[in-house]
Amino acid sequence: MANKEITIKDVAKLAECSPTTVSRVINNSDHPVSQDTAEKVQAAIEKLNFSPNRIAQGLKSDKSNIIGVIVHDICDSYFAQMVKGIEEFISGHEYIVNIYNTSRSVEKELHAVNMLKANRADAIVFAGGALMDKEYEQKMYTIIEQLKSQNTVLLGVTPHPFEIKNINLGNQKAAAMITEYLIEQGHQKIAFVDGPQNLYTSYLRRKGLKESLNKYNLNLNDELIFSGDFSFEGGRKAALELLKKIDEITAVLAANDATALGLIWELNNQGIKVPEDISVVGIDDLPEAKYSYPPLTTVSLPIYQLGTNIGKYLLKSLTNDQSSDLESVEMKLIKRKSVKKII
Amino acid sequence: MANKEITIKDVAKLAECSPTTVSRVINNSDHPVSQDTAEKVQAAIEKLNFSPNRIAQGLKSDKSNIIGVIVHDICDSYFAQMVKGIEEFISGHEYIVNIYNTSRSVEKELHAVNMLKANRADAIVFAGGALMDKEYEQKMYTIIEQLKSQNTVLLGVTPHPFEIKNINLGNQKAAAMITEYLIEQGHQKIAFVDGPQNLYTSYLRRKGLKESLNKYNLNLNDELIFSGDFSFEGGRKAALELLKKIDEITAVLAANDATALGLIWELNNQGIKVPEDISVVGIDDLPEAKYSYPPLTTVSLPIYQLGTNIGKYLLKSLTNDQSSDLESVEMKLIKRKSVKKII
DNA sequence: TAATTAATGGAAAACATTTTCCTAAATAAG
DNA sequence: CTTATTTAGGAAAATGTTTTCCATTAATTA
Repeated sequence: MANKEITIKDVAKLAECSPTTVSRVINNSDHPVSQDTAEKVQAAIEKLNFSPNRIAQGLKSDKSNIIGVIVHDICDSYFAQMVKGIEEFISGHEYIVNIYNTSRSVEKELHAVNMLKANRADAIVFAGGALMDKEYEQKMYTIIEQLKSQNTVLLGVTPHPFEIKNINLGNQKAAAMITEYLIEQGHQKIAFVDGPQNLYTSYLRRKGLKESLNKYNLNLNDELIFSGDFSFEGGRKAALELLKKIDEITAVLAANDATALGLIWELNNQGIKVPEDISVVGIDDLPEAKYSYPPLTTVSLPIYQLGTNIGKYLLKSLTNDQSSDLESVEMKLIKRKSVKKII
Repeated sequence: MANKEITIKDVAKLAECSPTTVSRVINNSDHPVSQDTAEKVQAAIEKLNFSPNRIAQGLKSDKSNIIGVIVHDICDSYFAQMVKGIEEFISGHEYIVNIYNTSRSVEKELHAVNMLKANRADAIVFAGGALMDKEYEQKMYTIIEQLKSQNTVLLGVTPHPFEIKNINLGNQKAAAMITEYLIEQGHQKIAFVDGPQNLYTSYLRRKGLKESLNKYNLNLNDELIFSGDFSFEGGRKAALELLKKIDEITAVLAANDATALGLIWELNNQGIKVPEDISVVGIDDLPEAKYSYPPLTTVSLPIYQLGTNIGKYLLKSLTNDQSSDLESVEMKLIKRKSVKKII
C-alpha cells in the first residue's frame, strides 16, 4: 500500500469539522449533529471515496467481524452447500467469512483454530474434529480448550459433551428414517456401506441403521458392513465386495449418496440390476441423486438451509444479548426408483 | 468478549520487562534481546496463553492479512476446487481467506468489493463480473475502479483490458483442443450447447469452437447452438431441443461437463445412443465425468492446481517486492468413450 | 431577566501493537 | 586511559477509530 490511506481526519479537514463529528455521522450516533454539517461530511466522504478502516474500528470495539468456518473438505457438496448458506447470511451483514479446509487433519484444525484466535474471530463454526480415535481425541482437547473461550458452534463434532453448543445434524435420524422405509418395503437382509473409519458421522449413521433394525427385532450383521469413504470410488469398491454376498442381501444402505451412486454404478457395471436384484439407498440427496440409473431413493438433509440458519443464529447471538435458539431444518424421505417392494 | 483480553502488557509485567521487549521477542526482531529475558518472555507467553492481537498489528502495519476470494458459486465444483487450492496455500501462511458467493449478481459483487475495501484486504481474487452485457459492464466499472487500487488478480473476467492482472483461464484453448479432436475423428456437423447467456466464459468456449471449425473451413451453424446454463438440468433441456435436429448433427460440444452429462443422460433417456448415434464432449473433467454412460471425453482444466498457483503468486507479490509470474497449468485432452470415429 | 435545558461541536484518551529514538552499561579499539 | 562501538533495554509516539468528557451557543422555562 504505497499510497497513503484516506482517514477520517482527511474527511474532517475537507468538511471543516473534527474527526469526532465525522465519526458521529458515519455511525449515526445519538449525539446530535446538524443537518448542515452532516451533509458536508457526507459530501466529503463521497468526494474522497472514503470508507472507515475496519481494522481500526475493530481495535476500538474489540470486534473483528470475522466468522471462522472450519470444514473437512470444501469440495464436498455437503460442506460446500453449508458454507454457501452461512456466507449468504453472514456477508450480507457486514461480517467476514473466513474458511479453512482441513482435509481431516487435526494439525490443520489446530492451526485454523489458532489463527482464528489470533485474529480474534467473533464466532467459529467448527465442522471438524469428528474422528473417534484415541490419539485424535487427545489433540481435540487442546482445540476445544481454545474454542471454549470463543463464541463457537460445533457441528455434530463428537460424542463428548464439551459445554459448547453442539448441533445435532440429524445423521442418526436420517439413517433411521430410511431404514424404516426399507423395512416397510419388506427388506430384512440389509447391508451397510460405511463412511470413513472412525468418523463420528459414519458412526451415527450406522447407529441409526442398527437401532431401527433392532426396533423390528432385526440385526445388523457385521459381515454385511462394507467399508467405504463417502466417495463414489469407495462405493464402487464396496460393490465389488458386496457382490460376494449378494445372496444374503436384499437391500443396502450407503453411508451417503456419493457412495450409493458409486454402488449403483458398479452394480450396473457387473450386470446386477437395481432395484430388481438389490435395492440401494443413500443419505444426503445430492443433486446428482435423481439422475442415477435408477434414480436414487434417499433422505434429504437441507444443508444449505441449515447453513443460513446457523448464520442467523450466530448473528443474533452476536448482536442481541440473549441468544435465541437455532431454527431446525426438516429432513425428508425422497422416494425414487432404487428400492423394490418385496413380498 | 466479557473476559478481558490478555495483552502484551500483561506478558511484560509477568516477564518483568517492557512491552517493547515482548514485541521484540514475538517478532524476533533485529534489535538484540538477551537469551535470559527472551526465555522469561516465552515462559510468560505460554503461561498466559497469549497470542498477539492481529487487529492491533494490522492497524500498525497497515496490513489486514485478508485475501478476498469472490466467486459465482462456491457449490460449483469448478470454483470449489479453485477456492480449495487458494486456501491450501494461503491459510498455511497466516493469511485469512475471505470468500464471497455472488450468484452472478453485480450488486453482490459490488458489496463484496466494498467490504474487502473497508477491511483493507491485502489482495483480491475476483472470479466474477464475467457478463458481457451493457448494463452490467457499466456497473463493473465501479467495481473495477475499486479493485484497481488493490492488489487484485482477475480470473478471466472480461474482454476489456483494465490494467489489472487478468489471468487467462484457457477457456478458448480448451474448446479449441477438443474441437480439433472431434474434427480429427471425422466430425464436421458439430453442435454447441452454450453456457449462461452473456457469460464471458461461455463466449470464450464458443469462440474456441468456432475458430477451430474455421481453421478447417468448417462453420458453426447458428441453428446448431442450443442454450444452456452450465448445469445438468440445462444439458437435459438442450438434449430435447437438439433431438429435433439430430439428423444434421454428428457431434456436440457442451460448454461444460455438467451440461454434457445432462445431455448424455437425456439422450439415453430418449433412446439415442452415445456415441453410436451422436458423439458428446465437454470441458472441465469433473470427477463424475468418468462415470457417465458412456464415460465422457473431455478436457481437464487443473483448477485446484491453478488455485494453489494463484495462492503462491499472491503471496510472493505480497512479501517480495518484485512480483514473479503466475505458474501456468497444463490442460489435457481426456479421451474416454463418448466419441465415435466416423467414416 | 435569570436559570435551566437542549443542541452542537471539539480535545484527548483509549484500544494493542510496533517503531523510533534515547540511555546506560559493557566491551573493543586507539 | 580515553574514546568508539556494541549490547540490551525502555519511553513515547504513531497507527485510525470511538468515546468520554467538556465547552459553547441557542432555546426554553421560571
